[in-house]
Amino acid sequence: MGVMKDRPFAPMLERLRDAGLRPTRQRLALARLLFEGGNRHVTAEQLHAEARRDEIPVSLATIYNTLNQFRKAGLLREVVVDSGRSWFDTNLEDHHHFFHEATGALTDFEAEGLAVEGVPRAPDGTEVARVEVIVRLRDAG
Amino acid sequence: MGVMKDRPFAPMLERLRDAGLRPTRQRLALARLLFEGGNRHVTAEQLHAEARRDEIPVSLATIYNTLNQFRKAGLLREVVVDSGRSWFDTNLEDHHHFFHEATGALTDFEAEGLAVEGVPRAPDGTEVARVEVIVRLRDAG
DNA sequence: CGACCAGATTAGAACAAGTCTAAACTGTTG
DNA sequence: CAACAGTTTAGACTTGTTCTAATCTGGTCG
Repeated sequence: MGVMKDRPFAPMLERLRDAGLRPTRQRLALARLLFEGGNRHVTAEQLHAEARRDEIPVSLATIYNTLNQFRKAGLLREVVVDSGRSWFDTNLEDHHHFFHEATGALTDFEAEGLAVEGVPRAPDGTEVARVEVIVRLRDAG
Repeated sequence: MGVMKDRPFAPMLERLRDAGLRPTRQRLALARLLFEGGNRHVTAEQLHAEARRDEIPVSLATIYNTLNQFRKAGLLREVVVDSGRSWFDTNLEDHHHFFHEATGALTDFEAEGLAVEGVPRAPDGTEVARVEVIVRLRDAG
């Protein structure tokens, strides 16, 4: 057990290795954008824009590759609320989403306190992978 | 053309008029495909294929226009489960969906018996438009 | 009935998100 | 440090959907 010095790269490196992903420059930089500094939701284009802003050399193709690899590795969750684009959510805890249709804003809410009861049992040959609750919002009037 | 005596047209005509939509050949034909014979889920491409099969002359652009008009008029509900395409659901009753990720199959289940409790109150300036529950299925293992 | 016109339909262009391809590059291992 | 599997890349491609500009049509009015 080494002493925990202030070396921000080290934990991320391990996190990638643990996920079976070679820690390349791009993956490391994207992981830091995604996972340092609290939970967040991003689209591929958003993350790409952020990377450019930080002068991280990374192509859009790699953004897509990386997001999908992170998702498969369980580092991210995909959220589908509007057709036409995918959101990726770094919050892996049990939670659900508000989706404000007018603005496209997506926000989490804790599953704690929320109860979904009476879900019928899954059709033969299948089992429930996840129960997703999306609360669609409109402007109050 | 020339099928004025056909009984089933009348109710559909009214349904379109009530929705404020001029009952054109295309809208009428699509309405019959959608609303006669029980609830269903369709994508634009599917409906287009069906129309072609029935030799209804209708362009893909009109399929999209019509589906969106029907949705706005409250004749259809849109269901977003996989990014990349939209499903339209003729079932307007309170219900939710199973989505089988492996096959893309979408099926309804009654909201009756299902209780969602403890949804936090909507953020300021907004109100809940709808609470959607999607039960994602995987193959049983 | 016939002419008119707002609204509807159309083919095809345009667009947007995402995937694929083939070549160049890079982490890791020996 | 050589070698190679895995990674990244630009750009072509695909798919789903919307837009455009021209044409057509249902309903109304004279």
